[in-house]
Amino acid sequence: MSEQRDDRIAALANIRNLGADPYGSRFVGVQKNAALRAIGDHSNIQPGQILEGEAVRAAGRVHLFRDTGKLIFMTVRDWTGELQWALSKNAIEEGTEARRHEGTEGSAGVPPAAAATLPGSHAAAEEKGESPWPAGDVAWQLAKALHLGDIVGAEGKLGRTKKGELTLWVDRFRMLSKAVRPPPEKWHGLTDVEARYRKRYVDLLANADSQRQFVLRARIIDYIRGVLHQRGFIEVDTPVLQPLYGGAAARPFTTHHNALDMKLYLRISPELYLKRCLVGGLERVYEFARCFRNEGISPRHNPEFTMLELYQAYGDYHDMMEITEAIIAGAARDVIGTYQIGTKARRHEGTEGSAGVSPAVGNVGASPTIQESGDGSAPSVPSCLRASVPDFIDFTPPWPRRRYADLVREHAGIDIADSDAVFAKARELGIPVLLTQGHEPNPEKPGYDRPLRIDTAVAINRIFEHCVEDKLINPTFVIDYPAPLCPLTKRHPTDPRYALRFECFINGMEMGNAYSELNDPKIQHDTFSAQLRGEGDETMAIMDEDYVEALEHAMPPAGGLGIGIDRMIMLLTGSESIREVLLFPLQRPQG
RNA sequence: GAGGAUGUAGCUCAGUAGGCAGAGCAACGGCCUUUUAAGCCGUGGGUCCUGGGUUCGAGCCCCAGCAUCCUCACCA
Repeated sequence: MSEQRDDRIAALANIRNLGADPYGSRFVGVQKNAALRAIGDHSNIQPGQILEGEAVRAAGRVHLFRDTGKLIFMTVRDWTGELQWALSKNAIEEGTEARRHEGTEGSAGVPPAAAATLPGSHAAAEEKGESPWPAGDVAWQLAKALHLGDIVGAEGKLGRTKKGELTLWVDRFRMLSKAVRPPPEKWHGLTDVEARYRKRYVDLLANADSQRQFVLRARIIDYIRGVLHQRGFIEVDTPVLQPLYGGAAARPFTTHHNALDMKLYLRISPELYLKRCLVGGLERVYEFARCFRNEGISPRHNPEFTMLELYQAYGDYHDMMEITEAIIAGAARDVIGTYQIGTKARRHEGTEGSAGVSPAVGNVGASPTIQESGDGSAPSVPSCLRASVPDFIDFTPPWPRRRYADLVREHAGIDIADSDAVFAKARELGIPVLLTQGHEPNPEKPGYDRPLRIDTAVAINRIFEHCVEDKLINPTFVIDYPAPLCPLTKRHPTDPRYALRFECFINGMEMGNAYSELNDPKIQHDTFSAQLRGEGDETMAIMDEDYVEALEHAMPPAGGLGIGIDRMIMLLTGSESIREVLLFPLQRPQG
C-alpha cells in the first residue's frame, strides 16, 4: 500500500544495525547555508579549490541527491537556502581517522589538562553533549542509503567544484532524522492547493517560496512592533473570550464555559477593551488581536484572522493616518525593499510584456532565501516602461486623503446628502435596501433636507462598496464617513452627519480603519440604544453598559486604528488568497 | 446558501471512440569519484474521490454525495 514508506522504515532498521541513531540528537555550531555562501563569496575560492582552515558544520534536509558511485553530491536545504555537499568514499572512510589526528595535533596549544579531555573527535563531541560521529565506513553506508527528505549533519571544508559550484566537501557525516515518507516531486514541489493547506508542513519543506512567505510575515510583524515601540506604545493582551461582543459589525462564534455555566463569545474585535485601557491611563496601547467572525469564507476572509489595533491618547484620526503610512509604507520599504509592489491580480490585467514587475516576493532584498545563482531569471523592467504600465502599487507616502462624499459623487454620480438620489441609485444598481418610515421619495420635500439615518447610510455604503472600492488601487485614505455607520466615532464638529473616521483602501481592499474615538458617554449610550431599537443591522452593535461606565470615568480624546494584518501581508507579498498568508487555514474535515 | 471547474501511482500530470491503467520524478536491484532536476540498464507500485445506475464491458456515459479552488451573497 505504501511501498516507499515500507522501504524507508526498513532503512531505519539498517541504520540501527550499523550502530547509528536514525533520529539523531544535539548538533551545535551549525552555520546556516546563507552564511556559508557568504563565506564562499568573500573567500574567492577558485573552481576546483578547497578553502583551507577550520572545518565548518552544516545541517539540513536532503533536497536533491546524485550518487555517482564513489562520489555523492547532494543539495541540502535549510531555512536560509541551499548548499551542495560532496561526499567522497575515500574522504569519508578515512576522513574520520585523519581528522582525529588533526584534532590531536590541533589541541597541542591547549593546556595539557584541557587537551587530555579532548583526545579525539569522540570526546570532543561528547564535550558538546553530542553523540559521537559514526565511524567512516558506517558514515559512508549511511550516505549511500539516504533518501530524499532525510535530515543530515556534516562537518567539512568549503570549496568549489570544477564547474564552480560552492560545495561543502564533507569529511564527517551523520543522520539527524530519517524521513519515512517521501517528499513531493523535486522539481514541481507540492502544487495541489488542498494538500498545501492541509499538509502545510509538506508545503513548507518542499516549497522554498512557502517558507519565505511566512518568514516575511514574521519580519513584517516585527517591523510593526518596532515602529510602535519607537512611538512609545506598549503591547497588551485583552480577552478573546468575551461575555459581550462588540467593536465591529459581525456575527460572532459562541462557546460555553462549563465551570461558570456561562455563554461566551469569541471576540470579533478588541476595541472596547483597548479603550478601557485608555480610560485606565495606558496612554498608548496596541494588540495583535486574533479575531473570529462567523461569516463566509473567501479568498479575502478566514473565520479567524489577525487585526492590529492601536490607541493613542490625545491623538485623533489624522495621527492615525500618519501611523498607517509609517507602518505599511515603512514595511514595504524596509522589509520588502521597495515602495513599488506589483500584484498578480493587476499583472493579469496588463499586457503580456508587463509581467516584468516582480510581485513582492520576487524582489525581497531582505529575503532569507538565497538568490538563484546569477541566472538572471527575473530581469528588471526599465523604469520608463514601468511608468507606462500601471500594474504596481505605489506606497510612497504621503497618501491622498479623499472625502467619502466626494468619492461617491465622482464614481457614482450622486450627492449622498440627497436621500432620494441615494435610494434611486441603490435601486438602479439592484442593491436591496432597508426602508424605514419617512423615507419614501417625496417630491414635496427634497431628500437632502432630512437627517441622515441608518438605513440611508447603509444604502450609501452599499453604493460606495459597489462603485468606489475597486477603483482605489494606490493607497488612499477615505475620510469623513456617514455618521450612522460609525457608532464608536466622534462626530464631525461642524456637520454631525459625518464622523471623524477614515478607512484606508489599497488595491481595492479595505486595509485599515481609524477613528477619532467617541469619548462622550452620553452619546455612546444613546448610540447603543439606537442600535438596540433595531435601527440597523442586528450585528452592528450591542449595549455594553460596562463600557459606557468606563467612559464616564473619562477617556482621553484619542485616535484609534485597526489594520487587517493578513491582508496587509497579502498585499506586501503579492498573495491572491488570505490562505497563502495563514499557516493553517480552516478546512473542512476530509470525508 | 447559488453557479462554474477540478479529483487517476508518494508527487507532477497524460489517458484516444466506452475495450488489459500510462509517463516523468520518487522507490527497489545493478553500474559509475566533479554531478547540477546527474546519467545508463532492469524491476515493482493503482479504492482512477465515494456510492448507485446504464452497458457484454465504465477512469471515460447518467444520478446522488464528499472535498478543494473560483465567482456571487454576508464580512475585514
